[in-house]
Amino acid sequence: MNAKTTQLLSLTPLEKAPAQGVNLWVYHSLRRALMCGQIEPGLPLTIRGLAEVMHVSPMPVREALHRLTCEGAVEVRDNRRVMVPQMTAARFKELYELRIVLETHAAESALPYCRPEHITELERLDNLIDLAYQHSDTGEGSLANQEFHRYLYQRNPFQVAVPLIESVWLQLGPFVRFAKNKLTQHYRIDRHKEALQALRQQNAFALRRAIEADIRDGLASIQAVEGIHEHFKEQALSA
Amino acid sequence: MNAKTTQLLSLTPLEKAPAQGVNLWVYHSLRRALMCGQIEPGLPLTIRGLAEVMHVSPMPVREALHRLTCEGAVEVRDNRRVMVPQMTAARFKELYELRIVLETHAAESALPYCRPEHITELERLDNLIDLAYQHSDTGEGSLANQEFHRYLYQRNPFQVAVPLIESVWLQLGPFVRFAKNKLTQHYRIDRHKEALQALRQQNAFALRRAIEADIRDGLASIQAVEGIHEHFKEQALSA
DNA sequence: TCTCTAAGATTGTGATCATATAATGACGCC
DNA sequence: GGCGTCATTATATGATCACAATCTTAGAGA
Repeated sequence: MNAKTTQLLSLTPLEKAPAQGVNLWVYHSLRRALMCGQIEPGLPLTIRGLAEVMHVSPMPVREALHRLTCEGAVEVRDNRRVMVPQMTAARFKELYELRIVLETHAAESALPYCRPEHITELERLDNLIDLAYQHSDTGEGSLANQEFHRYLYQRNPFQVAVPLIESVWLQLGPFVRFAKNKLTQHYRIDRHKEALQALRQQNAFALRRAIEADIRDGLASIQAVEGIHEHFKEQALSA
Repeated sequence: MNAKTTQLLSLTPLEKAPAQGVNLWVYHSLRRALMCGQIEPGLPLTIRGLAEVMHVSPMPVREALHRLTCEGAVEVRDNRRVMVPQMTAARFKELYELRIVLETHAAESALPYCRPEHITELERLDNLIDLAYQHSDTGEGSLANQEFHRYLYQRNPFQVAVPLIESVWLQLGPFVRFAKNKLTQHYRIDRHKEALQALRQQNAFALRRAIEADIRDGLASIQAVEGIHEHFKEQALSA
């Protein structure tokens, strides 16, 4: 109807609806797009625009955007426009430090619950990561990597940190578009193997070290991209 | 209209509307009620019921409940009923450990940004806590305590952990109804004073110790309540 | 040609309506 | 008398509408 509603946001590779409600379908679609860095920061997201692109009524989009807002995935500018937050070097650093703090804790608290069959499953997930990266699909690789970590942390049946960790992953989503495949592959000297070894030995300290190293490797693979800093908005914008 | 809609949930001390939208007013009202443990876990919360109690249309309530859901404050049972999660000892322990991990990190990352005037403000907030507890208002005291912590962590202008910390506070809300005033006062040998001293000296290690001790004190003040474990639902429920 | 103002367009919010689904209770059958 | 099935009810979800706030843009005046 409107010229602007058919925005530059055709970047929405619609996923299947798991017969679970339009609400969740929209939410998961947007979430995945954000996780894979498919939505450019600064691009204004409108309820009606997204509704038109996804061929649904504005209501499910409204709820999905609200949910993403309170998860920190998108940000409300002024009180009108919703957009993916601009990237700043400082924010990037804080988010990665938060990842380390949260995930080493989650890993350690999951350690006592790890049974051999769980380690077998983790090995399978680790292989899937390699597979995804060999297909040179950065987004898929990142998602597969997250599944490995999530499965590990969720061994603790009383886990309460996973939703928070996912929130941090979500906020880091816009950065993955800069993770180069080759670098990532090169730097992935398989800290996961170290983690699995630590799990087998029930060695909490080694597990923490492996998880932290794994996260720092991912960090390095992004920072190593030449000219990365040109993609960061200077924080003077909002000041 | 319905007999059940006028539920046992008259426990909603409506707060003022800051002329900021009915949406946020409902959200903050519910949030505050949860923070102060004024909503009994297990009590079914319905959109229409809350809407009738608060004299608003169901729409703002729907959005507020969704938001609280994704913050972990309430839980969707089956796919119909929404309720405050039952308390279990394991969950309680996990949440407090998460508090320690997150807040010691947040405090340390805020340390370099702390200026003398900020410390003055923190002293003022600390006095407010004493004041609230002298009025023997556990809920208000807890909120005042949170303001102290939040103000400290937000000294870091790039802080990204505060929303996560608030989510944990929210999930701990149902427990504060068990924090006894006298115990709390007694145990509050003012770890905050230690924290302030560490801030003045820019001593990161001491700051972490003070924050962790402060949190553990609050934990102890709850666990010291005799018969507390009778209030925990056994986790066999959902198994 | 620049600027200020006003009107139109755009968009988020809240309300009302329609529909699908789960819970509850009643009736009938075994 | 107990259990299974069906109907009624209650509730969440999704759509559409109405309104208010904001942004954009065009036009007029200096």
